[in-house]
Amino acid sequence: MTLTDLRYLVALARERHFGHAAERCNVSQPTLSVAIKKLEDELAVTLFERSAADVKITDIGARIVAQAEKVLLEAGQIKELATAGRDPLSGPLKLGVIYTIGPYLLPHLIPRVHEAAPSMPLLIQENYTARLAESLKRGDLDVIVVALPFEEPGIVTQAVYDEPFRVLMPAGHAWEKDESISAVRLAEAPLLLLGAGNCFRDQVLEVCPMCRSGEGLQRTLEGSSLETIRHMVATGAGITVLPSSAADPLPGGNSLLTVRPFEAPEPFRRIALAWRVTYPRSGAIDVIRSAILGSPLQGVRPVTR
Amino acid sequence: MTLTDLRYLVALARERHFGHAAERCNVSQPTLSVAIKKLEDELAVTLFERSAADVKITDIGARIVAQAEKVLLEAGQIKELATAGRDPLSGPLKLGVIYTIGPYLLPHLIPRVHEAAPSMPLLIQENYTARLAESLKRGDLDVIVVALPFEEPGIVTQAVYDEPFRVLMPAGHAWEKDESISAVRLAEAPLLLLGAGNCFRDQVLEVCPMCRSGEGLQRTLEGSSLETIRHMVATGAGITVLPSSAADPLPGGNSLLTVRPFEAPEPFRRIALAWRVTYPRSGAIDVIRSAILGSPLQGVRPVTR
DNA sequence: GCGATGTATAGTTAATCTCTATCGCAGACA
DNA sequence: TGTCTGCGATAGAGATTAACTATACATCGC
Repeated sequence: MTLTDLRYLVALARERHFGHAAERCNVSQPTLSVAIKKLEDELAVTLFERSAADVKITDIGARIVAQAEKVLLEAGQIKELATAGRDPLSGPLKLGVIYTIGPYLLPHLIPRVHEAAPSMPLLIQENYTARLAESLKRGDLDVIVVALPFEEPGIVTQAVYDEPFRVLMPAGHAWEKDESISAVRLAEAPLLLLGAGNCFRDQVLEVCPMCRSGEGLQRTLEGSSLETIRHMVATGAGITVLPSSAADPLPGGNSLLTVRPFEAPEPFRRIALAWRVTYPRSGAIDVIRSAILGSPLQGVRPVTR
Repeated sequence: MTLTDLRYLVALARERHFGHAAERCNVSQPTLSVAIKKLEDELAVTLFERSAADVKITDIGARIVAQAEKVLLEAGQIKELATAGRDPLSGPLKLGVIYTIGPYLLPHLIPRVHEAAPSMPLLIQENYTARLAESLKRGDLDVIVVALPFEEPGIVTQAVYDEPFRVLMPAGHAWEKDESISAVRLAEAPLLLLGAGNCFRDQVLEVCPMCRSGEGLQRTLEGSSLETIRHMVATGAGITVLPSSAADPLPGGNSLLTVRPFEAPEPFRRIALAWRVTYPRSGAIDVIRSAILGSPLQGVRPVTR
């Protein structure tokens, strides 16, 4: 019993004439004749009474035809589902973002994605890189926004933008007079750092090797966020390093804080999209990338492919 | 897209492993692999993300699998319908009976058929032979009980029983003294006859050729029934001829009437079953025949095949 | 009985399904 | 870093099935 057989069956039930039904199915009369016979043999019931005058459907035949129509209808739904699902911009996209990007990117990203792909709602999760990577590999996430380097088997990445680091200090700090800050000086001040697991913590420590070895005055705030640290800097608890997208929007609205760039070579982080190499909705990823690049993130430089 | 493809699809969705899914479907792994790929090509969507680690279903894939399960379920219903419908004694049987048999046969027939085939309800229609024949050919009836001769293209008949004719007269009638009546004498009495269209009318007229030619005293009662005629005989309006099944049960309960057989050769009618030669439920017909022969019809003689 | 109509069958060709064998990729491990 | 292993994809052959054309067969109406 195949779907084709059922189509023949339904056609014959409608036409009550082998020749006409065959024509409607674009096959020859013997084809239809044989198919119906095969069906009858397989089901071991007589579906039609054939006679020279006409073709009559049996009671059981009528019931089976009704069921066959239901089957064909449901099968047709598969094609419709496929057609609807063919658009990579249709259906929800599960997006992961690291903690140190989410608050600054998402408010811009979400409306832009919604505009570019109205039928692609975003399901967003913020987390540490490691957790995002795990979810991505499991299939719980489709695309993630992380800082490079990011190497995982079966995962491909695409750099989107570079983001320079900034030094954040309380207004009136001694370094305020300097146009830019040298990285080595970070060890001289009480440096507030995110807790372990945040990739940005590691990147900052890389900028200041002495801090990593514990020779500086740095202080780790476990379970904290860049926003918390910023508030602590404002109260004079120390200085910190922020990515430009988090640091640059501030001065206009916060006179308690001063932002300074690093001396060249300016330290920066490279932000990328990552997805499973097998992920089929590449169009959706393109939309995300465009939306990110279209977002007004302060100080960032797009990475041309 | 075939039902087999959908079975493979569902199996793979369950197993998430081409090899295991193939095993469960009793096919080789390449078979399943190719079938899934074919489905994906046909639907133009990616149903699964394959990687060395595992097989992940896509969102659209999951929706299509759910739909495929529905299709397979409905398709399975077809087999169940067929199994249920395979029994010829299952499902209603549309039975037609001529007017001059129905009242005497059906009260016996119905309970017997119900006992022999409890899941075969009878849908009964009483009518003239011509109307029954028409309905039978149209498919509105499955089997009819008629008197022979009955010849119709595409229709086969099977004689069931012979039924002798009787003369019915009012009690005290001059012929009451005779053991049996000669057919020729029917023209001498006011003979009450059914209206045109009743085959029994014609059969009676055949017994008495003089009546047919209008030389007798016969009187036709259009739109009447044997029962009406019997009551008229009881009131002395004339005599009549009845089939034994209608005539013989009477005397015990009706002292106003007298029944006499004909002289040999006794005129009789042959009652038969008729059905379309293409009608598949021969088992149902056998049940009807047996039930008729098992009915206590007075005076009838079974016709051995 | 014969022609017209309509279904079933025969025989052939083409498509397809399924198989075995093997490739190629990616992750795991030493 | 090279090798091993598990697993899906691919190639090619063989078998099955589905379709066609031609024709046989059955029935009905004239």
